[in-house]
Amino acid sequence: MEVAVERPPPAPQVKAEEKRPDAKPEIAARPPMVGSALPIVFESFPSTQRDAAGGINVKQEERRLEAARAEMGEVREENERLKSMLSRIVSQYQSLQMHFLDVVKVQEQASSAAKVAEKKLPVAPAPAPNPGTDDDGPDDLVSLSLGTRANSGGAPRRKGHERSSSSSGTAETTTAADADDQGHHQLSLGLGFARGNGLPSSTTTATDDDKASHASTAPVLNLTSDSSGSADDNDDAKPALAAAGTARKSPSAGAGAGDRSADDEVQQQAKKARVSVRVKCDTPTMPDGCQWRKYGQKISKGNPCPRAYYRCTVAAHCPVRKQVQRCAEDTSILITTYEGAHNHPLTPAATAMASTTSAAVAMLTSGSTTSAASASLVHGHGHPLPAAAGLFGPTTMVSTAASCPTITLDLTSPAAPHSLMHSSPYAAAAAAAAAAGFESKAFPAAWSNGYLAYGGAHPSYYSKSSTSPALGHLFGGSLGVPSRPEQLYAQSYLQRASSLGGGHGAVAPAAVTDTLAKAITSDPSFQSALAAAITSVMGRGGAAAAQK
DNA sequence: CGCATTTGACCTGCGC
DNA sequence: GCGCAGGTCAAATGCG
Repeated sequence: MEVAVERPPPAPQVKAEEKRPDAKPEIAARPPMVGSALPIVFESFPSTQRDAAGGINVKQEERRLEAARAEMGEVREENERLKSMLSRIVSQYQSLQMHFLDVVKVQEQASSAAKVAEKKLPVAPAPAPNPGTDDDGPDDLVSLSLGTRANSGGAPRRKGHERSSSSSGTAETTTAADADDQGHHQLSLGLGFARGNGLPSSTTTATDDDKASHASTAPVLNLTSDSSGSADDNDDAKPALAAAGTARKSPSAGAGAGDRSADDEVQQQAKKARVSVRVKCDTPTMPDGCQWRKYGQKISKGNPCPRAYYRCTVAAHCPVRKQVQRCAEDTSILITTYEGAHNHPLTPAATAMASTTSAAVAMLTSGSTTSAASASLVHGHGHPLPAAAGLFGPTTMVSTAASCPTITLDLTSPAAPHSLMHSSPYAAAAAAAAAAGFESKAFPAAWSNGYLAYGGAHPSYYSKSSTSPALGHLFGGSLGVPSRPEQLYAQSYLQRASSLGGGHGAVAPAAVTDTLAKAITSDPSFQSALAAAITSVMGRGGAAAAQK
C-alpha cells in the first residue's frame, strides 16, 4: 500500500489567490493574518470623526490609535502562536507519516510474500470486504480528492461515474483540462476515489472524458460517489456489490444502463449521501456562501416547522440542493442538509463548507458501501464510520440506516473545545463554533479592518453572497478545499494517530481556543472556513512530507 | 418586467 | 395494492 498521491499543480484555486502574488505554499510563509503587511483600512477611524468645527479631537484619536495598536499586537502574538502551533503540527505529522510508511512497508512485504504464495489467483480485484474488516490490503487504498481540480496532467481524477458521455450533449462531465481550456480554473468539489497504485480505470476514464468533453462546455460534476461507480467497474464480477442500500434499485444499473441518462446517473450518485449540519442560527438559512433558490416547502411529519428546499443557483445546472428545517425541540437550531456536489467555482467560505460536507460525505460513502473502490477510507483499516467520527469529532453522527445515508455535524452541543482539540481539530472548531453560539453576525473592529476591504476585491464572487468575503482573505484563498487526497489522508491519519497517542499529536494551546472563539463569534461561516483551513494546513504538511 | 418565493398538485419510494 | 410521506414541479403571487 502506498499513499495515493494526486498532486495537481498548485494552480490558483480561487480568484482571490490570483490577487495574492506573494502567496506561498507554506503556511508559515504566509503573510500574517494580521500585521503590518496587510493593507489595513482603519474603518473605525474615519475622517468623519473629526468634529464639526474642523478641529481634531486629538486625545481621543490617539487613545483609539493606541488601543488599536495594542489590539494589533495581541493579534500578532496570537498569529505567532498559531504559526508555531502549525509548524509543530506539521512536524508531528511528518514523524507520524514516517512511522506510518514504515508500517506500510512491512505490510507490503508481507503481502508480496503472500502473493508469491498465491500466484494462481487472478489479479482481479477481490470483492471488497465489509466496511470494518481489517483485511484491506494495500490495493484497497482509497484516497479522497477534495477540491481544486487544476489540470493534473493525467493524474487520477475520478473513479466512479465512468460513463461515456460522448453520445449526449448534456454531458455532465468536463475535465479539469477543459476548465483550463476555457480560461478559468475549476475549483470544484470532488470526491474522487483514487487507487493508490495502478489506477487503470481512472486513467482511462479521464482519457475518455477528455475526449468526450472537449466538445462540451458542460460543467464539472465531481462527486464521485462510490457505489455505482464501483458497480460499473465490477458489475460482471460482483453484481451484488451495487446493493449498497443507498442507490435506487435499478435493473439496468451498471455500465450498460440503457434508459437512464447520464444526467440521471449523476443525480443518483450525488444523491446518495447527505450531510446534515445543525447550527444555532437566527437567520432563515445558514450563511454558507452559496446562492440558493427556494423551490419548495413542506411540513414534514413530526416537526411543525416547515422544511424548505433550496437549489444552488450559482451555476445553471448545479446539482446541489439543501433542505433547511428548524429543530422541533429548539427552534433556534437550524438543520441544514446538503446533498450533491457543486459543479462550479465556489467562494472560499462556500468552498470551506462544501469541503467540510463533502468530506463528511466521503467518510459516509466510504463506509456505506462494500465496493472494492470504496473499501474504506484512505488507509483502509478499521471501521470507516469510526474513522468518520475521528475526523469530525464527537459532534458527528452517522446514519446509514436511511435510504439516503446522512452524516450529521452537530455544531450546537456545547462540547468542551479543549478536550476536543486533542482528538480532532475540526471537532474543536465545531465545538468552538457551538460554544460561540453561531449567532453573531457582527464583525468586531479587529476583523472588519482590512480584511473586509481586502477580501472584497472579488465582487464576482461576493456580489450576492451572504457570507463575508473576509473569509476568503483570511485563508488566503488557498485553504478553501483540501485539494489533494493526501491532504485528507494526512488529516485523517494525523487525527487518528493523535487520538491513539493520547492526544499529544495535535494539542493546541489555550490561546488557540481563544482565537477560535473570537473568530467564530465574528462570522457564522467562520467555523466551516476554519475547518477547511485546518484541513488544508495539515494536508500541506502531509504533502511536504510525502515529497521527502 | 423580471426574478424569487409561495403553495397546491403531482410523482416516487417505502412500509404494511 | 394501497396509503403515507418525502421530494419536486410549476403556476400563481409578490416584490424590487
